[in-house]
Amino acid sequence: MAIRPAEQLIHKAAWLYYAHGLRQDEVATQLKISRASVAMYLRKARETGIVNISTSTQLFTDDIMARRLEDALGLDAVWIAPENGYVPDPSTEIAVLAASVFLELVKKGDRIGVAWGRTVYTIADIMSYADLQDVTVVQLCGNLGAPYSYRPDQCTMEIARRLNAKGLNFYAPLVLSTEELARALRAEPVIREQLSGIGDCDLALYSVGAVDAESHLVKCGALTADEMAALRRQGAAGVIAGQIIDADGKALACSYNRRVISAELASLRAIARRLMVVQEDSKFEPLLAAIAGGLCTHLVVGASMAQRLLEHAGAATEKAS
Amino acid sequence: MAIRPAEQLIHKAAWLYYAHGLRQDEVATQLKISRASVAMYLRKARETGIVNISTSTQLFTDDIMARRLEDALGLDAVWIAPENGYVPDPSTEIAVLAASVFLELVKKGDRIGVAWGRTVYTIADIMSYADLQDVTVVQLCGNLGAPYSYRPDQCTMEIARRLNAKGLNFYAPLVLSTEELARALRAEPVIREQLSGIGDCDLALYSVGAVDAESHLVKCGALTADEMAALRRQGAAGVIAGQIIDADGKALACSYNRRVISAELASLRAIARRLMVVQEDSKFEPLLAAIAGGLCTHLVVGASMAQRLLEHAGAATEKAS
DNA sequence: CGCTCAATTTGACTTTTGTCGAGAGCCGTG
DNA sequence: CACGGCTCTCGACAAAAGTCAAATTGAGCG
Repeated sequence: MAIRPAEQLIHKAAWLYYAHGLRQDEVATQLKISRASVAMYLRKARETGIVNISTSTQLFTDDIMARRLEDALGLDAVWIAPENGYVPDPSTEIAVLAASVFLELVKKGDRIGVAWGRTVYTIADIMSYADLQDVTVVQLCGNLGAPYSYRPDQCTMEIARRLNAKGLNFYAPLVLSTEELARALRAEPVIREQLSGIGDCDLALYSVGAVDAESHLVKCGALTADEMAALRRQGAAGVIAGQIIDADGKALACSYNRRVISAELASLRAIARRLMVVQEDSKFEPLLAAIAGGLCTHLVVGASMAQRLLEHAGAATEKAS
Repeated sequence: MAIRPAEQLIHKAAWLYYAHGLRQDEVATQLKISRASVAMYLRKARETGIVNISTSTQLFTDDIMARRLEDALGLDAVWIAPENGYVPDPSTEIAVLAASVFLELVKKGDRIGVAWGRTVYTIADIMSYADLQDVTVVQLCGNLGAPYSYRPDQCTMEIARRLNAKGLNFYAPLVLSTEELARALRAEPVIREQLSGIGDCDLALYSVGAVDAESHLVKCGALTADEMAALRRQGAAGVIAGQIIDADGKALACSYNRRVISAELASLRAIARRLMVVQEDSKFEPLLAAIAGGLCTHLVVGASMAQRLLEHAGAATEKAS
């Protein structure tokens, strides 16, 4: 991993500018290049993670509602993205926040499990670059051969690329047509190793999917809308890493789940920090299910979702007392 | 630790500017304040660690000499500050580098031991601010009531302040007049707790002192120049956290050491990451002693010192073979 | 050896940011 | 309640950074 001569200059420019606080023209003089080049090198330095600029996300955890949610739901930390806000584009706010939170939670040497979905891909897409060479990003579930840009392997790879980390992908269909084949494939060394390595992760990033016709599982052809509706009647409450969970956050006993190649929920729960990000308000029930199942320790949601969760929790404790 | 209303604005401005990439005038519009105020808030955000800008120090580890030194000395990582350099002020370069390396090595939740000396204080002084609330900085050794600005408690506190961390000081003289009193004081609960907590640190920061009349121990009156010279004849090779070590990096068996209130060398060695920073070329022998005693795992030195260390190591292995 | 093509570098221009002193608001005090 | 002293805020100017098209370099190739 020796530095290439071109990168050498980027490093030097970044060092003089950011660590020593020289002006761009001073850097230019020192390095005997033009100031315009310095400006360009500095941009590259920021883009490649040689220079890291991070903003504290305290603003969003350090808030009464967030604190109450933590207590009510028994989570380690909750971040609430304001929606009324002073933010120009509220729709990306959750993703921007989630990306910052994610980077704040990553430690050197971590092994990170990443699932798949529009939310995760959006986060990957706006995440800033970092220099975390000893980090490994592993894919949590199999692929669906759909024309979407947010395939599991893409999410994993994109995040790995942004962090300058190693990406560990595996190529298997998310869901197979028979349980037998799924079992056989899971027993394959390449796949088995990947799946068994998931419990060793230090951090997980995922969202939760809804059980409806809009689900990626339907859109990508893993299930038909009718099958989805049937599962719903059987008690399906949400989708996590490609698997169907019931209202208690347990894997639903159904043929589909048995045909899936993905991280077992027990492995996910074995991961110390589980960051769940939910963008859509419509995912209230799926989120409740995921929380009930202990599938998240850290949560990023919007203000209205936070409100609903809090009301729900309040009602629950009231009923109990 | 609720955010005060004034800080609220700083956070918001920083978030919009750094996380969302808005321009200052856009931020000003959103927050309904003037752009000048935004600029001021952003400066405060940087100064208080709400926003963190860090530069990779790869440039200085990723270098043939640094790699060879790591191998030769069996260290985890070595950083070499160039002296010929493109840097405007070479004298602060080592400290700037050390501060960056230090910040790179700190993890959330760490307990950090800090010793004392001009080098450490210089590092503290130029270190940028960070937002590490769950970090604790503990003082490794007792105080000397000297009029210097780099008293142990000052070094500890300043670093704690910069990191927004908790500082854990203890107030005892570094050295007492009798061994008996030192023993009694070490047995005091306040002191004992502090000293026994040192082994639990995750990271240590210190330099090494020379055994000569220029030593702080002499300047601060802990020892006279004559006593120092005598210790030198007895085999003293360096000073670490206020204690005298011999050429093997072991605590020298002398009255002075028995009268000192400081971290035991064994406790220091129990710390996983031990960052040693040496600025002066004259500290070659003390540094060799410290390395021999396994008192550092991570090392920051200047190029000429690195050169000498490498030559020394080369000569040693040659003689061995 | 000279040509092309792509990547890099630069100077000149525009936009964005930093700064400073003036003024406004705010408190405790006499 | 008027008065200093204090901090906070703003407008205007100066300084610094970003950008872009043109120029230069350098590598690959016929």
